[in-house]
Amino acid sequence: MHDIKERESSKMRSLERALHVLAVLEESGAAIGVTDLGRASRLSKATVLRIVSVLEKYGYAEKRQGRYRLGAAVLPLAHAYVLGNELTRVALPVLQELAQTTEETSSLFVRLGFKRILVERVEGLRPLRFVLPIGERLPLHVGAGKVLAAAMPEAELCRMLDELGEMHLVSGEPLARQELLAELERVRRQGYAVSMGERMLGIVAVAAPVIDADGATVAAVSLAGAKEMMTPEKIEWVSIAVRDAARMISERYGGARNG
Amino acid sequence: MHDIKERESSKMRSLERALHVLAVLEESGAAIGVTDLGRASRLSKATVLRIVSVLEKYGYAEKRQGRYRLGAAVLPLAHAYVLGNELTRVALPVLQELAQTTEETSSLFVRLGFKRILVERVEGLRPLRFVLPIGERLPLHVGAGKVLAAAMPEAELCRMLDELGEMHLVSGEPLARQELLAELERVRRQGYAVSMGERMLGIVAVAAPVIDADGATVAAVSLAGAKEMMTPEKIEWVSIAVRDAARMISERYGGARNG
DNA sequence: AACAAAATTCCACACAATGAACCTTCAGGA
DNA sequence: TCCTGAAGGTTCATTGTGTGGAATTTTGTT
Repeated sequence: MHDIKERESSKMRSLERALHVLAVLEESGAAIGVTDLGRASRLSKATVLRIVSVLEKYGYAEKRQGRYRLGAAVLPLAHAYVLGNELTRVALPVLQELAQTTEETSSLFVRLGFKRILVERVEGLRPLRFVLPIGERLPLHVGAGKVLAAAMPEAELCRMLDELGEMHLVSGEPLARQELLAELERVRRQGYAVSMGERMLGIVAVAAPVIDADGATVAAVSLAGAKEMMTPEKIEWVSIAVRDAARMISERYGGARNG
Repeated sequence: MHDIKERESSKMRSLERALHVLAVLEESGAAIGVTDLGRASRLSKATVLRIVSVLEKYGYAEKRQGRYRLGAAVLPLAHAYVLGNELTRVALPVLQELAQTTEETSSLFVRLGFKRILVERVEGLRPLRFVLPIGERLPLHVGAGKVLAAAMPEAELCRMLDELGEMHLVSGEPLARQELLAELERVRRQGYAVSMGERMLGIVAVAAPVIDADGATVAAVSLAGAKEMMTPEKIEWVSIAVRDAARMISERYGGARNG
């Protein structure tokens, strides 16, 4: 997460600290006391207490038995995001059609920092065994994440790889840095990524980038299915369908003014 | 929403202002400029700009063409809330069983201010025509909301009714204050509420409160179905099933220590 | 190109945020 | 029962941070 370094000069220190506390509440699944919150966020008890009491007043935190956790007010935020966001509104019908024609599960991811977030999902004929809930933070170096990683500035990508350290696929197989960089270059050139059981065993996924009017990659469309269903021939035509879907979202997103 | 009154004394003014800006971003579905944000939140342009730039840095806001809207970081918050919250974890299997035995759609609501929020939902045999997405803010004076309203302190309830002004059901029929208060008293006594097309035409719903160890109402379990399906006999036994479900959640929630 | 409107930056002052120290509560052990 | 330690919560003087008006740049429109 964001490291609030001592003496970090920033406008609105108190707000940054509050958001940092919110992030700690998000990470720590269970309810957490002010002392631990202070330890985790490197803030004094008094400061943490003042912050969480304001968060609680607005419903972003809940207190139970002297411990704090996230509050219900975060749900309307997410709801408003999905409804109000131009990208998700434009993408939904395209994802629906993609899921219907391919009979597999289609998803939309956006990058946030060094992670990607599942923003929208339409199940195919038979839902995947593994339910990926909306809002989950997932890595960028496997699966559909590669499409988003491929669009990152060189320097930022390096910083991410440094932070990641040793990378492994879900199979346990190590993933060398050079190998990943070469793969990202390939993704960049061919305009889509294929992953076979990189993040989930037995799941094959194809992903393509959504590009805005300035040429920036704003999201990734992905189609995932059980490997038994995804024959090489199906992967072939699915990769075209996914790219078409991504291009269609790109056009409608870039073209539309206002949200 | 929260009205930031002039000269309102509060600890952490800057944080409260930031949360207020976030609320404005939530309400205004579309992207919004700094000037309008300032107008809506009664803050100076400079202040608003400082706030949104920090929100943007953390992913809670996104900038596009000089306009701001909610950012993707709100999704992981909601995700963490649903996964981490003891109440939702305890309630899910109960809602699933309720939906299965009754073949209708079961939901869990919590109160936030003068609204309720849909926190969890399990579809029945055939999904309702109207899709209520998780995180939506709904009124307290109709449908399952009555269970939550019935548990409010007298004074708070009065303030809410004052704010609401004239109340109407979705049918257009006006709802008198006295009538509602009497209905809430009945709900309090019998321990559950029935609503016939109050918020959605053609939908019948039965709701019961979830009570914590201190006797406080923390949530409402609701079961909703098309009125053609919900015969008086079915409503009869469903109301028992809903109360049983609510009681089961209450016990498991109150009993468990830690989240 | 000229204009208008909105976004963004700048700066000195005022006071809001801070954290050390203190109080209160509670659980568990002797 | 009393003691003790740990954790939640409160207070207050100090200072550095958030503030808003005015200046500047950018954006979009006629």
